[in-house]
Amino acid sequence: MSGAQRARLAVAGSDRKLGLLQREIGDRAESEKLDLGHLDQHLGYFVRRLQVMIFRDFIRTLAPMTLRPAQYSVLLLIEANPGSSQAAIGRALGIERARLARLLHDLQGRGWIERRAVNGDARSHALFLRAEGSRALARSKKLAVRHEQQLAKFLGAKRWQSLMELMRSFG
Amino acid sequence: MSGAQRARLAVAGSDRKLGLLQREIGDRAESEKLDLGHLDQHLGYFVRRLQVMIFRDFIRTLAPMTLRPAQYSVLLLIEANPGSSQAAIGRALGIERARLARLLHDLQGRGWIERRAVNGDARSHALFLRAEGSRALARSKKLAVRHEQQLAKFLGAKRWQSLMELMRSFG
DNA sequence: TATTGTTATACTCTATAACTATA
DNA sequence: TATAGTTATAGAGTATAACAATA
Repeated sequence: MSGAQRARLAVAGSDRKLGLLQREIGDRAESEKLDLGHLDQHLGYFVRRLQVMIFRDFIRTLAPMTLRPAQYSVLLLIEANPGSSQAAIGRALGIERARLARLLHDLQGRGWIERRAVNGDARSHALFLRAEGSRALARSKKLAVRHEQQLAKFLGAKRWQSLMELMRSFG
Repeated sequence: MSGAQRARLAVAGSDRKLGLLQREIGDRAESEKLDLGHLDQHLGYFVRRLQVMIFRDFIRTLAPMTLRPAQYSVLLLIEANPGSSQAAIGRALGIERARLARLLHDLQGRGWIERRAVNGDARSHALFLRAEGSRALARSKKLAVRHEQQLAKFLGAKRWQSLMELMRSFG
């Protein structure tokens, strides 16, 4: 870790949430740092560490709603694409239909979504947010925005923006 | 997905491995694409999708060695830092000591690593590669290089390089 | 035959707690 | 008290397979 990064983290440490983010990245004494060896040639290593860090902060920030990343992403897609089938949602998010079935059962149990019969294909269920689900999602979005702000502050606004552009350019 | 990306993927599709990578990203008909909604404001979503894609290709490419990403990273760190303790390896990679204990037991069962007593602290085990482990790691590295080449080709060399620089600049 | 949704199983990874043996 | 390592358990996520109903 560079001196500049440590300085930024020291400032970030004054915020409780960012303090937690700091600990996640593994802020050990310089003397204890091990050589990554060939690992620093692998994008997957860095992407995985970043992903774990981001998800931990997301889960912690969204804890008041008891909502995990996959659940949140499904709610957002139902909101943006009301009436979609499970198969369409699962394909769009890369979630196995078997897992999505259980996930939706949980959200239905909360009264947040409903499944309606579809005209023309008795196999499909059309997914919709219920009023309670819309309210819960609105509250969740506020927390998700806070999470994203924490992340941008931690990564640095410039680095966050660069990563977003690169990721979006790929899809 | 842009037209340019589809064109590149069509070319990449001539390679068997890249063809698999292509399918992973969810290459559906344009008409079936759903709106991501607020999800495209979240870096975590893109990072997660990329990480899953990368790990799938890694696992598939390293299948001849039956080696998963976490196991490979541990072998690399032992190689680069012979004599390190489990605690040090775990902290460096962000692996819980409980999980690392089982992971190392597996690698020891293959005859790839050994644990030696440490002078001065009877609690610690010093970790080393055995000859068979070094040979296995050498073979694994060749496959890992192939994986990384496939990834760079799939992402585009420029995007791969930009991501690497951003990730390394953060640590 | 293929697709939609469901249930079930196995495995990996994460998060804890409890325990021992050392320091 | 704290640390190093181990064992155990619970939950999330992934990967399959099998099945019923429907196309």
